[in-house]
Amino acid sequence: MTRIAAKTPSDDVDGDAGALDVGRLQEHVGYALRRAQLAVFQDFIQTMEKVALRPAQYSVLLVMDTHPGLKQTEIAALLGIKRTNFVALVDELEQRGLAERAPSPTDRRSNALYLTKAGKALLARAEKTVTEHEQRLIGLIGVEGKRQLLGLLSKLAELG
Amino acid sequence: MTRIAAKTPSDDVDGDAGALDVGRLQEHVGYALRRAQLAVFQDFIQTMEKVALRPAQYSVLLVMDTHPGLKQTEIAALLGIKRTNFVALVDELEQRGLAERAPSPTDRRSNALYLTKAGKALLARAEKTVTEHEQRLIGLIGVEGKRQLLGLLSKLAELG
DNA sequence: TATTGTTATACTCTATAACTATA
DNA sequence: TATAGTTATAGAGTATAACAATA
Repeated sequence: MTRIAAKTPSDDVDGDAGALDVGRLQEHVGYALRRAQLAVFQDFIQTMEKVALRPAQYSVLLVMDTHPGLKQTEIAALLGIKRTNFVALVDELEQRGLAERAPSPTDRRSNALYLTKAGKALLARAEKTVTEHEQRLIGLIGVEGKRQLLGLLSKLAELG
Repeated sequence: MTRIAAKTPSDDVDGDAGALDVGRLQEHVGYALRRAQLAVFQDFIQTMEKVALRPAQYSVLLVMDTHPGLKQTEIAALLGIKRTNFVALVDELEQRGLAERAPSPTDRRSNALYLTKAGKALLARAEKTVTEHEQRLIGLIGVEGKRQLLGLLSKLAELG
């Protein structure tokens, strides 16, 4: 029944929604999380085009740097990636010469994963541009805001 | 080089990662957002199984209730859904008798969308269970935490 | 010409089943 | 028997191109 206020005339692209609001959805944590995650990832992905790394690839390189020699399954589990989907991901990193599968000395079934020299170099470049990305976020919410946010998000992540 | 502390013996499922940490990834807002969003959505989806609604369907019903008579394109844009992907979504809601496409009196190209009586009833049930879900989240971060979180997330969403 | 709804299509992520070689 | 890596496959979600009807 209630007719809505106005519709902006410049309604060209799909992304714009004019003066309309999403109503009670605004109070839902899940909805706010999704919108923020979309915006932040979009900026992150754009940032990482410079080094041609997708978010998952970047996270894998970083973990390989932090924990050299882990098995595929261990890294996959650590990042919440199914080990079946992890295969192609490692394939690509290996084909690009960024990482390598080495035979595990203790278990001939498993691959120990290591960064190559090129992988370490690219990761260093990647982390530098990621810092710029994080600085943009801090520009929006402040250093204290980021600290608060990380605390709140880690508590929510305990739900899983 | 650095050998890692220990691997939990009970390493049954993919989801567990033992005592390992993700290193510098921990400080990335995008990573924290993704993990929290995954956990919260998982709880939300499970909650909504009772009314057989996926997140997108729920958000559409809610917007249709807040703004009755909007065109398909308007609702799609408001929720960041491509209008081409919105067609099947509305199809399903209509086939389930929850929503209806009415001819717009002013523009014969467009459909005005309305909730049916059944749609309003299901939405009411859905919102009640969503309240329980939100209460679980508040149990983790508190009312004040939720208020802070929504403020921070809406600032980050401005990036898009 | 531009817009609304639509179909067809493709690409990424994610999820499950089943195989092999090792343990 | 169980686990590590692998393949094949299927399902969501999301993206673009093109068309008919209407503006």
